Amino acid sequence: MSSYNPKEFEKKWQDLWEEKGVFHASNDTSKKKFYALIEFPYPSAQGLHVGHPRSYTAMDVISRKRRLEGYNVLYPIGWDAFGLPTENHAIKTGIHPAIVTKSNIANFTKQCKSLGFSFDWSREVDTTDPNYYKWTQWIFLKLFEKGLAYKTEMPVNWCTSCKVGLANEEVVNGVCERCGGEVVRKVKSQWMLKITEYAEKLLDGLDTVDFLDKIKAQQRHWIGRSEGAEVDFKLSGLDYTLRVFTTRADTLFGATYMVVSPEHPLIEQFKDKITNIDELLAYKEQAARKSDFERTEIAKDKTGVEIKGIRAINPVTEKEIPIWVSDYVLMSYGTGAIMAVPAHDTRDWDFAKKFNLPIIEVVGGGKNVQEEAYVDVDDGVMVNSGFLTGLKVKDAIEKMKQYLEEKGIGKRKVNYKLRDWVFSRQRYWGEPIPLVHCEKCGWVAIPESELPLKLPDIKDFKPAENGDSPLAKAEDWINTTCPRCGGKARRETDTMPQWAGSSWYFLRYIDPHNDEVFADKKLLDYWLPVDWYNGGMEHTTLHLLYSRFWHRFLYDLGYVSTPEPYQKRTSQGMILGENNEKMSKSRGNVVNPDDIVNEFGTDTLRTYEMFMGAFDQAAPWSTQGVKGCRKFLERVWNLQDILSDSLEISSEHEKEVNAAIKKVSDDYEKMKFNTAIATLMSLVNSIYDAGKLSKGDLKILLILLNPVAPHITEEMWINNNFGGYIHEQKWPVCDESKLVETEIEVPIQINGKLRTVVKVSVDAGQEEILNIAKENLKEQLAGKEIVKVIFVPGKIFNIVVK
RNA sequence: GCUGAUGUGGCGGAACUGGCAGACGCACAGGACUUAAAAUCCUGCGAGGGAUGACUUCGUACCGGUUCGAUUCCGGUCAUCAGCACCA
Repeated sequence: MSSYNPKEFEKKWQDLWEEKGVFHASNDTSKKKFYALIEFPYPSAQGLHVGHPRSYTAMDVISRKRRLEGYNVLYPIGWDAFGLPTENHAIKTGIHPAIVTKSNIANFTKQCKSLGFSFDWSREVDTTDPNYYKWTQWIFLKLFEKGLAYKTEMPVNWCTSCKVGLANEEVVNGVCERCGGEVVRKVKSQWMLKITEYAEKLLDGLDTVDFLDKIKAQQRHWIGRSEGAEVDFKLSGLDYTLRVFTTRADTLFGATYMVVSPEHPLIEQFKDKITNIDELLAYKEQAARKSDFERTEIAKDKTGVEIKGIRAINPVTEKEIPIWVSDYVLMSYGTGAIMAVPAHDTRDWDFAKKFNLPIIEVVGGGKNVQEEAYVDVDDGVMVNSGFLTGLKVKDAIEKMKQYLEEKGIGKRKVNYKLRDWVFSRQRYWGEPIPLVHCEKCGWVAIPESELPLKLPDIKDFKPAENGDSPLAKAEDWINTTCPRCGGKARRETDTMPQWAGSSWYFLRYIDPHNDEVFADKKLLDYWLPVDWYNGGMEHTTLHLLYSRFWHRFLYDLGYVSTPEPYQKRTSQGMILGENNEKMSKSRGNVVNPDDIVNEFGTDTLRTYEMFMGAFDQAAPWSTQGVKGCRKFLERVWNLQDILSDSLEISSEHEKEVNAAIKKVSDDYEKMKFNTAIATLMSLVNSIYDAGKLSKGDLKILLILLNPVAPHITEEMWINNNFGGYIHEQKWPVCDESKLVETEIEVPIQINGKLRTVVKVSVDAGQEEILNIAKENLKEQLAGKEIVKVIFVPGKIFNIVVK
């Protein structure tokens, strides 16, 4: 037998699968279906990263196994191709983003094909294709029609020297990543989507799906539901109500001052009454330079300015309290104002200490609140709190809410951390927002018949001086007529964020060439939900939430039949460089999958990525480890040298082969690919120890290995005339009767420490084992009294002595 | 800071639901084959003690607890990583 040379046949098999359409999903709705999904990649100029195949191979293993189990499998691929890097490249070089995108996609396609994934290439989608984004725009129009899209003033990061809006990522230490210029927050009118209206539905939906617990936890925390109360504070001598949100209404007697966000409208409204207005405006200006993240960071020193000239009244103590401005209070959460209870909140305490504000204890029994905030108050009892004094904290919360509602100074309120979705970008390379602005009619949707609204072909991709999208310069495109009144109108020049196209792509895969609807209803009913979605942990908040939101919206309108898009969601860990750091160009530790395929072969790369570590954990790359996997595949290949003719499973290996069927099948389902491969390695080692194997043994081994290493297993199957192709075979079932043991080894402990292992018949009882143990452990047991014996069959035998 | 993870040999990792810690692979060392090297095959491989035998002590980030028994459960400490709303 010639030696293992993957170059001779890997390409051959990839071509054969493609020619025969082996992995094309069928639309025959009578078959049992399985929809496997990976996050479609952004086709960057750098090409595929070794991180991509980790996820793609994992779902490929599941998909290939499902096909052998008789499922009609949909495992599609596409391109999330709108995005910032391509646009920035266009600004720099003047090359149209569509051209760059096209060549990047071609490169990604070639790379993906060389990795032997069983994608259904006939259903490929591309978010930048007008036939695709027609439907992205269509969904947006539905959201607009239902009142879920609105325009409001929102700050953007603005580089004062590039004159361009920046992503948070492009702002490093407060300056522009590209030019080092000063970055300020500039207010722009932006389209928003009311995802907050779906907060409760998105929360409830989590109870019905099979996501990893940590993913559910992330979604819940992101939505951030908290039950509390809104409380109204009157301003002393003025007709104005300052409303705050608090989860700790019970501590109201301890509220000794208030803090409002620097952007709070109160300041503007009373600028004539406020005696230090210049100081406040200067502070606001400073705060505008910081991100929310920087502002709320606890480690930094608190800053703030007292508003002089106006004061608030605590509604329960009726005392006047000062109002401060500080940037740790955000306009975007709650009401943009808080009541400060320094005795029982760390941030309030820090602030009070720094500015010498009074600290009044209202929950007793804890720490000295002049020394330290007493925060963990669940078991506390109320003090200094009027009608609440003496109550337990839990009862006090309820009592205070009742009181507030009776007196009309507050009410129960559920608050969410979740904020509405900023849906505008002042960019070129995104889906145009299909709205026009008419002086008479306001914002009007363009008729469905005019979709897709295509991006106009422009030459200059630089944004306008004032920060408007590059589209603002395409006058011919902008000027149009109002679909409602026929008068003059101008198109929206902002485009959609990259998230738009990825919020519904899994629906388009179901029927990608349909011109009439985004997907045929019958096919949607058949294929939905996605049975298993795997992707990076970095997408488990935003992308996952946004796509669940869009899907739920389409469900409410009757377009899809499942409330949740994904039944199961898992995540893989990151692949780090050999030096244990994140792979990046600047660190010089990037591994290119093409190089690995060239040097070792596709099957080796796939096997290594599945073997390198626990699938859900980060793992560093190791070229030595890659070699080890190549060696394993060579050993599999060389099994052909010791092959006997028998088509039966040999009696010699039948126990281990059946155990492997069970273990490998289980492990693949649990994404424990590393231990599945370890099991196959052990099996191969045992076979070499025995020096022979039958064709029956080899067939099982090849099928078990096929999902991970499809090329070598196809080749060996054909070489040995096992009949048909391996991709047409059935997944093997473990014959449990072959696993039955007659003798077992029982570990014997004395006082929980292992002393020996004895071999006994499988039905031996406690008495029998104890006698054997006494015999074997005479010395250790001499002079000791046996107090107790713990026997857990199949696990342990522990003798407790004195 | 908030949220979510992680911490086991020289390295990647394994250990089902509290029951033999270190499967499998890498690296390393010794040996076989070879003129030689590579490749391959065989053996060893947590640390200490011991006649380097039988055996034995310690050992899963650190401190403490529960238990016949803890890598696994509980309380605390330390360290590292990821996300944080315009990167995708």
